Amino acid sequence: MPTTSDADLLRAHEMRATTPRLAVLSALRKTKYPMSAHDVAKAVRTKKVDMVTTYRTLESFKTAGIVTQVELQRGRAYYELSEGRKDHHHIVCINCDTVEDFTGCDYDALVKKALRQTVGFSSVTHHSLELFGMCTPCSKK
Amino acid sequence: MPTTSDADLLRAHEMRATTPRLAVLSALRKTKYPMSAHDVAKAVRTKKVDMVTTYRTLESFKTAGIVTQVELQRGRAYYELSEGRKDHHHIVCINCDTVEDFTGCDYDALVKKALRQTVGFSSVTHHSLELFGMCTPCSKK
DNA sequence: GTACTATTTGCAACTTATTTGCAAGTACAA
DNA sequence: TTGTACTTGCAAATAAGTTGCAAATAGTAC
Repeated sequence: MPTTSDADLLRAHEMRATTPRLAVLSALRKTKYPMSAHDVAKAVRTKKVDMVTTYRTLESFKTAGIVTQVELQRGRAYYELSEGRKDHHHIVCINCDTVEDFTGCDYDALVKKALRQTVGFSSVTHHSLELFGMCTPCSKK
Repeated sequence: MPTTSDADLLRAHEMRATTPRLAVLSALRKTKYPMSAHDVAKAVRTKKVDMVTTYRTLESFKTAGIVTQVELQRGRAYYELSEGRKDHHHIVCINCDTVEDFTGCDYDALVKKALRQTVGFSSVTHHSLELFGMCTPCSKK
């Protein structure tokens, strides 16, 4: 049974399956943790993909919902594949930048609670949740 | 009964009470929603505070815990006073940038849950949680 | 009040992150 | 195979944040 290819994934979002886009997808698949635009560009450099194309590709993937933007408070945007990562969050070491994942933010209850408190909002499309702290090795120093 | 002044607040964090710092504090107090460094700089421009000083001040306030950095996925950092804002979060309109607040992320339970799932972390110092969606006026368009 | 000193500020210049305009290249429907 | 709308690459621009250093100043000691 054939798995849906990345090309099909792109076409499902009405995007052409181009070399740069497939390269960016592949890079994101290979990496376990969120990547900055710079990280992605480095990974696709061998395929001669321009930095600007990387930015544009990540932006369009974000709009399409293929990637999720992650905020790590480092002054630049990070991205990871959305696929199979609903309720997927990060805990970040403020000392050495180590990242680990966790789940269980109780999204539905949270949204319900938030919408009950606000007066001007009626729907939530996505969310962002990160914890910051010290990893065990760093806290021993 | 005298309220603790901003100057005392600064000294409590071992920082000198300088004009630029007091101006930044005052600007943050006057504004209900998170401000970018640029917003703050604009607000303190009349006091002749340099942009660089604004950046440095916000950074030192953040380190001291006086302000909290907020991520609104707009490509720059936002700040708000930490004071009396524990468990304080935002819901942001992706169309018009309206921001409203909400509380109730159940922080302690969340941290406990996250630390149970991770292998390399032992403590959490702060967190970041934002919801993104459409405000009612925008969703009617 | 005056002097002292470590801290803080302002300015200029720099680095890093991201965006824009446009001509040339390419995926894919016909 | 061709046509065309969508994409890409390059150069250049803009935006966000940082650094070095000399001048200014808050807080302490007299």
